[in-house]
Amino acid sequence: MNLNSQNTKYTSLVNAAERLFWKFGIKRITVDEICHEANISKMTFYKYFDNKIELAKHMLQIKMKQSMDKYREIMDSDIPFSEKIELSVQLKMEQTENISQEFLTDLYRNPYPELLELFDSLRKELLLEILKDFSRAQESGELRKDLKPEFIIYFMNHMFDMAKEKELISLYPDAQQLIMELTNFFFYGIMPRTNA
Amino acid sequence: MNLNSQNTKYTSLVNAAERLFWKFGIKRITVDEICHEANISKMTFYKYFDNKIELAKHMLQIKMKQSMDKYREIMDSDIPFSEKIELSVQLKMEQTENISQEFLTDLYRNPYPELLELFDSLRKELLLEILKDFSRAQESGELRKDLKPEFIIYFMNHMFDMAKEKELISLYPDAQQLIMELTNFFFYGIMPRTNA
DNA sequence: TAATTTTATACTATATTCGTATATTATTTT
DNA sequence: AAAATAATATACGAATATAGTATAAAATTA
Repeated sequence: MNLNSQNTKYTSLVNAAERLFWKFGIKRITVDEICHEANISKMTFYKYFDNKIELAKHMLQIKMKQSMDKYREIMDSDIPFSEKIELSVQLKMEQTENISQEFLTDLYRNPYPELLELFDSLRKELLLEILKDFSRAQESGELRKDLKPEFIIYFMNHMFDMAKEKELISLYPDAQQLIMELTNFFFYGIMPRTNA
Repeated sequence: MNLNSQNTKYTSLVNAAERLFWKFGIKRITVDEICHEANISKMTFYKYFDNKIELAKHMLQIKMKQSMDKYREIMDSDIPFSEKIELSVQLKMEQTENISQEFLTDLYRNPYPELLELFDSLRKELLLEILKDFSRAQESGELRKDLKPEFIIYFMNHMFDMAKEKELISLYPDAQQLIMELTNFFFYGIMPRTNA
């Protein structure tokens, strides 16, 4: 079976599923609907996937891998650590803008334990990556050594939320400026910078 | 049966239905879902409505009546006719921003002929109102008499689309200014105004 | 032309949803 | 407090929708 990007039936199937799942969640979407949206027949669907859940799992894996790759690219690039943070905060914000709330509530509320397991395991994988990056940054002196990486991640998650607060954004020319402010605060606290 | 706004069960039912129908269309939503969203039991649902479609019809009627009332208010107010046009273009834009594409595609694609009939009949009603307003404006000299009202409505519908074009909006401080420009063009063409 | 892929259709088994009946629990009214 | 009313939880059979497969026809590709 040929699954490369030349295979238009296959790609249009996956793309259709992505559009629909992302917008409505998984439970509301039927196999027939996906086929119709993708302009393929049901038989073709079952040629590539055993059922709807397998397709959803496949889609999740692709999506998560894309995020992971982008994150890895940022972290492996040759820029100051503070910029890496800034870029990955931005990355995460872009992701959460795209992901539909329906998809997540479906994932956590509905009876697809397999899918939830996969999602959580992929998230844990990403978390471990991040922890490793922070530990490495501590060793190389880019970060204070007397902080638990777990605490840093906890704080970063709050940064995402803050970066979305409209009242806060309105204080700055645009959201990007707010992210910079937050990153600076994150790095240097409220004390005047000594290494500028 | 008491249906006033005091009746919290009833209003929370209608509101829940509005939220869900608007977002996902009608076909995807089940009675159980509506009840859950509204925090009521299924029995209470069937106390007020015979089925999902009756509820949807009720919701449509309420929504359409609200639009109609607002339109009527604009047209009956004591302002220049050009301002009336401007305000009703704005009104229509607000409506189409709120209405979900899902709802409309559902309405036209799916097997609820009753609902479609209702929707179309309400729309025709509104159209007749508008035609009457234009004819009246022609009689009273607020509009050129040598134009078919149907043509005017056709052009107005294009104005809605234009008012949404991002490239066009970017030429003006905000969308509101663009609407004014369009209205002026609509009224006076490209000739210099003589009655300013 | 032959081989392969895709589709259309029909079909059964399963799952979901509808709408109702019943017994129980809250809430109002008297 | 007792009675009347309203709402709920649960369970259920009936109706409907969906899943997944079999088959033959049509379209593509080699």
